[in-house]
Amino acid sequence: MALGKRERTRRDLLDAAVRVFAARGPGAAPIHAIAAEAGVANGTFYNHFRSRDELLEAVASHLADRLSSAVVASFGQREDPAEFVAIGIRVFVGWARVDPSWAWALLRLLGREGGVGSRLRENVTADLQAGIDAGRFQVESMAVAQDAVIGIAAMGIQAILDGRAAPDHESGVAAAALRALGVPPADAGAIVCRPLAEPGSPAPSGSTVTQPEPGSYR
Amino acid sequence: MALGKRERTRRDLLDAAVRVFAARGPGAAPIHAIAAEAGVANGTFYNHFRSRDELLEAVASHLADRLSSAVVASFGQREDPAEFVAIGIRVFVGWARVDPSWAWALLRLLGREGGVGSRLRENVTADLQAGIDAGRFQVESMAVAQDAVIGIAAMGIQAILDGRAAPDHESGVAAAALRALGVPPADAGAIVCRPLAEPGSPAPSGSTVTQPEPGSYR
Amino acid sequence: MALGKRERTRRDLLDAAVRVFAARGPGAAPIHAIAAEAGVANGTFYNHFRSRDELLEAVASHLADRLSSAVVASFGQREDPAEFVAIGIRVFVGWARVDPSWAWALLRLLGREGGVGSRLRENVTADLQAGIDAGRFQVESMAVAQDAVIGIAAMGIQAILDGRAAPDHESGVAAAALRALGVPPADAGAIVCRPLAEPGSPAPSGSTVTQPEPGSYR
Amino acid sequence: MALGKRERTRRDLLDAAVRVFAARGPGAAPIHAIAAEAGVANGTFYNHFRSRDELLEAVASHLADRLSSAVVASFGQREDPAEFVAIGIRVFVGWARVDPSWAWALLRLLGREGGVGSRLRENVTADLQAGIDAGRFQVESMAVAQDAVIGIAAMGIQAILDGRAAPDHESGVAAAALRALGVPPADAGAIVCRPLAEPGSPAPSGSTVTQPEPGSYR
DNA sequence: GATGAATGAGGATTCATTCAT
DNA sequence: AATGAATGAATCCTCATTCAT
Repeated sequence: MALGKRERTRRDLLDAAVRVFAARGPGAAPIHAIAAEAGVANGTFYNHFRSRDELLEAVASHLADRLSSAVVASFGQREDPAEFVAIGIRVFVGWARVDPSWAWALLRLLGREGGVGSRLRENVTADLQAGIDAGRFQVESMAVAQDAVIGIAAMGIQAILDGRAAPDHESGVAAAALRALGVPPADAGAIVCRPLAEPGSPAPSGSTVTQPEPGSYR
Repeated sequence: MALGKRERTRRDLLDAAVRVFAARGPGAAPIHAIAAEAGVANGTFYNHFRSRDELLEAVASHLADRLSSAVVASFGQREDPAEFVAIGIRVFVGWARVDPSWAWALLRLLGREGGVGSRLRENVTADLQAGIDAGRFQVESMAVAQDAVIGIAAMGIQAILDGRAAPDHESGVAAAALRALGVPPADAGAIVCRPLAEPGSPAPSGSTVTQPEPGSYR
Repeated sequence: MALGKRERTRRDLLDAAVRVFAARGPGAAPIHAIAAEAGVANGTFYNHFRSRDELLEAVASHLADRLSSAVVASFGQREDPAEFVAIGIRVFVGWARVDPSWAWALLRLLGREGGVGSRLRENVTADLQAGIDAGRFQVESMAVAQDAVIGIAAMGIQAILDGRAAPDHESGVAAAALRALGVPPADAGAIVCRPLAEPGSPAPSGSTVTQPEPGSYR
Repeated sequence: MALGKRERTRRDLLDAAVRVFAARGPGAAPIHAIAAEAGVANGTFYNHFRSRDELLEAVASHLADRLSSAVVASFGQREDPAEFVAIGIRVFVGWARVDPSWAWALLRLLGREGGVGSRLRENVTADLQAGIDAGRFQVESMAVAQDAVIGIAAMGIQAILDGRAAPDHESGVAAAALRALGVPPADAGAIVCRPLAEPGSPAPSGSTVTQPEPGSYR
């Protein structure tokens, strides 16, 4: 599947943006740094994105898409909504080990207005609703359920990136989320131990970006 | 407790910074905007803070201090660690209604390197440890417990700020956090219904800052 | 008279340039806008013009040529130099109604260093000299005569483009120019009332270019 | 009359802008060139003008004001509207010799949308109307009268700047304008010979700006 | 201390031009 | 000839910081 030159460059820029966002945060990622990381000239960026903001959106979409397909790929044939949610969280959080750049970028984008937060919420809502309808989840409201799942998962990723996490952190985090949804602790513990389907290889992107010096601007 | 003029100006600047951070994010808060919001001249800022970064740190401390004292003030005389945690979350999250500026600023700062995140984790650790030791909490690890409590609380605040939250959202969120910690759902539901001690009035800061236009830079 | 494909594309680019100059001024007419208006790709431009400056010159020539031939076509068989000048001005100024794009482009180019101004001066000089030699014009100097004719005509076009002009503005303007040249007011009034020969249709160029926003750069 | 530092710098920038506009045209005057000509840093410009466009407007006003007061200062005690107009033109056009920078800037600004053109028209209208009412001027319309006066004057300035003008060019031009307005040639000739009142010294601004190389940017 | 003008490095964006296809 | 992606210099503008008053 050879990409056209144009598509290829766009993809390079997107990947570079993810790496730079991860290393320095989206607020401190000058266009020229992204272009350099992608190995193209400054102006080339603007052949592909109308502005900085358009890039942010594109990265968010890109991120969400990759994540969704990875999660979906791991689903296999299951029936229990709790299992769906558990798998989603495990894959989602575990990815932080496989590709820290993407995880950093995701977290950094999560704090912003734009779409990542709401896309995540959308993606998770159907499964939560199914679980509530089936009586599997007992929560005060959909909003509380969303907050629990997304909040725990996000902090779980953070913990892995910070190096505070045990090797099976994603399982613990998934279990905590299930408990928060009202699944009995014993069930939760059992569910998060089942093996995952093998996902496709997620093409980790090697970064050449250096971490910012502590006192750096913004 | 009359502050000296110097202290007073410093305080004005901190308050102003919180309002501007809340409105536009710390990345898009120029010094001159903060000085203007505080009603002082541009250069005055540098009589009180050595640099922009020093201000960020000071704001983070300020934020964490106010939050801690508010939470502590609400504790009263309780014994159950679960109740401590529940109260902390309810006060913490509920504050987003009382003073959205502070809440926004807190969330915005939470996504950054600096200390807010770790200070928060420090503050909850003792209570969590007590609960674990007492057998009240059943969690895979301290890291998981921290992630659950802080992640759920942060998203709960976000939900309130986004207007997605029901009037008793903080209770639901607190209950979810307790369940995540392994507290039986029935207990969790009961604990989060107990009344809070009356906290001192937290001096809501009236903002004159306008929200940034949607597509604005950063 | 079928043009070769090459000539045809060049002509398309010239026409497009006139339209874009008219809409936005030559200073704010990027090559890519001209190419787009002409319906060709960016790089095609450079198969026909060595540089942006070469285009400016070509447009100026093009403009002056079309104008001259239109004016000449309206002369018919006259003898009085005053009549020549009057016809020239009337056709010249009246053209602003028929094809405002060309008129705008002309005025915009008139303010620049390049050749349009001097070509215009050359074109009128012969007629003015004939009138002076014949004693029909009484002016202080050739320079004054040129200034009067070209200055009045240019402002007359501007007035039409601005919508400040009455339907017979070109006649009034021509009469004023004749008076400035020393032709008695009664003669001037009579001369500018004589009918013009029918000029060939000047191929009005329909523009798809949008006017620039008021505060736009340049 | 010591100006405050702020006013002083603003004035410096305005003067510098006039010189740079004169030398290279307003379209080819980068902010940094203006700042450098004014002897201040790049950013200082923006302490005084919000944008490039704001500067253009300010220069136009500045120009129009200086011109108006110079013209008014030369009026002395006259009664004939024709004399008013003649004096105005002579001073206006003659100024191109005294201060070519300002004249260039004026012409360059005249071709643009903004206010100089209309301000000029406004300034001249009252005198023209008086002349028409008094039966001194016989013109087809006010628009024609305005076009004649302003068009001839502008081209007269151009001629002086181009070095095409005789030493008494402004008188010839003024006479032509009067004739265009319907004043008998003999009267016109007489009127433009009367001496002017002595205007205040117009502070010629010495330029250090070099003329642009022929093929220079835009 | 407070002030606010000045500074200048830094970052976004545009656009004429080149060149491989 | 045409295409359109890539280039990078040029330009506008912002903003943290300094400093004379």
